[in-house]
Amino acid sequence: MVIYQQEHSTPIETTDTRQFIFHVDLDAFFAAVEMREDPSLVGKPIMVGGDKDTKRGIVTTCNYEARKYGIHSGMSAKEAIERCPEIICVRRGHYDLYREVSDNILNILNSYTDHFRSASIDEAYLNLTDEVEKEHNGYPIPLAEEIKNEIFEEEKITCSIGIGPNTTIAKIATSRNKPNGITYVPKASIKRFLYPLPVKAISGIGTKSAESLKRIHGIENIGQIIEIGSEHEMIRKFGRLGSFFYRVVSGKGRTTIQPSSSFGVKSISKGRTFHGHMFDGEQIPIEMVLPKLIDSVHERLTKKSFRYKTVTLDVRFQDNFQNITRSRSFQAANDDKERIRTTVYELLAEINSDFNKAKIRKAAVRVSNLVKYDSMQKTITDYFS
DNA sequence: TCTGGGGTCCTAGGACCC
DNA sequence: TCTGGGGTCCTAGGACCC
Repeated sequence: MVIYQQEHSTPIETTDTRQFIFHVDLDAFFAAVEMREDPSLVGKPIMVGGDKDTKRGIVTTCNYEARKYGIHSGMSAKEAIERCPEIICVRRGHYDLYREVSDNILNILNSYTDHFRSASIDEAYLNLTDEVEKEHNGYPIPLAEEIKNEIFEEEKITCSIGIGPNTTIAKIATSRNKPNGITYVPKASIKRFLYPLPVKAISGIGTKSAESLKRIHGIENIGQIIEIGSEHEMIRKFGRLGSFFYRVVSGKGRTTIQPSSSFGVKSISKGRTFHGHMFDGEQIPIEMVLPKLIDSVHERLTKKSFRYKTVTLDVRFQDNFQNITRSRSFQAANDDKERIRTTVYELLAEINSDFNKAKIRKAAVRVSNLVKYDSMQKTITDYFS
């Protein structure tokens, strides 16, 4: 069974004391920032990402006006435009501004507790158990309102908040009441809340795992998992995933929110998709694009004062969408751009010979196995002392 | 759903070491 | 020449997330 569940990698806290985990999700974030900057967009359907002229690309984010037409993130720009011809496309989003607004909001959230972790540019988890118990008599809604109000006062951005006994339930709760909503799932309501939801509502259960659960076990909604009952039975049926299911539905599960450290970033990559017209006979444009990708990766690498040990070239073929990756690791970490360049071209040569120069749709350069400059210095110092 | 870009994490096989 | 078990690193592929 192809089931992937990242929650297993971290220790799961098994405390029985009541926990209040908040999940904060900014509503249609990129679109919301665009509307804040240009109020003439308010009330009109807009999407960030995608090109209205060529109808290429996909919708990265769209506002709630656009969602009335059934448009959602991930949808092809072509379909979005067909559904709503008057939609306004912000083709090149203002990503630096999104990052800045996000940082401001994450700082606000962090001021409520150190048990805080940003999960992405528009999402964060907080464990506010102490605050709710000591300052709010065990009732979390007013604190959620306070957080929402402060974010809106400071940044004019709305968010939705889900509150539950663990991170998984808090995140599902957020999604049930958007935009601008608060959803609280006390432990006693877990079953009633989760029962009718499809298994895909659980973050980490994607299309493939949902298909496997249906095909092998005939399971489509979370209620059917709950019915299995004991932890022992769940583990027998689903292996390690069973233990995760049991903890989620029994209100245990992960409640520890570890702050993401500055070493959090594991890899830096830059990719580019080529479109049909760029292919000209045997002329593969990839050689023309690779230097730009390498420059971009190297620039961010040095800006963050990282050094790398591994260089990877990812390639997606045009005809079958097959993804291929080739990588090479080095013993010593450094930030040499020339080493990235020569390695990338060696890897490209390997791919070309392995796959008979199949036409490439997408290429991405990645460095990983990152080492922070100062921690590397420490290692060297340790070595000689 | 005919498809962007930037990520994380997991797995499995093989090399290599003790 | 055949034989363990355990650990770690590397590589490639894949699922999943926003």
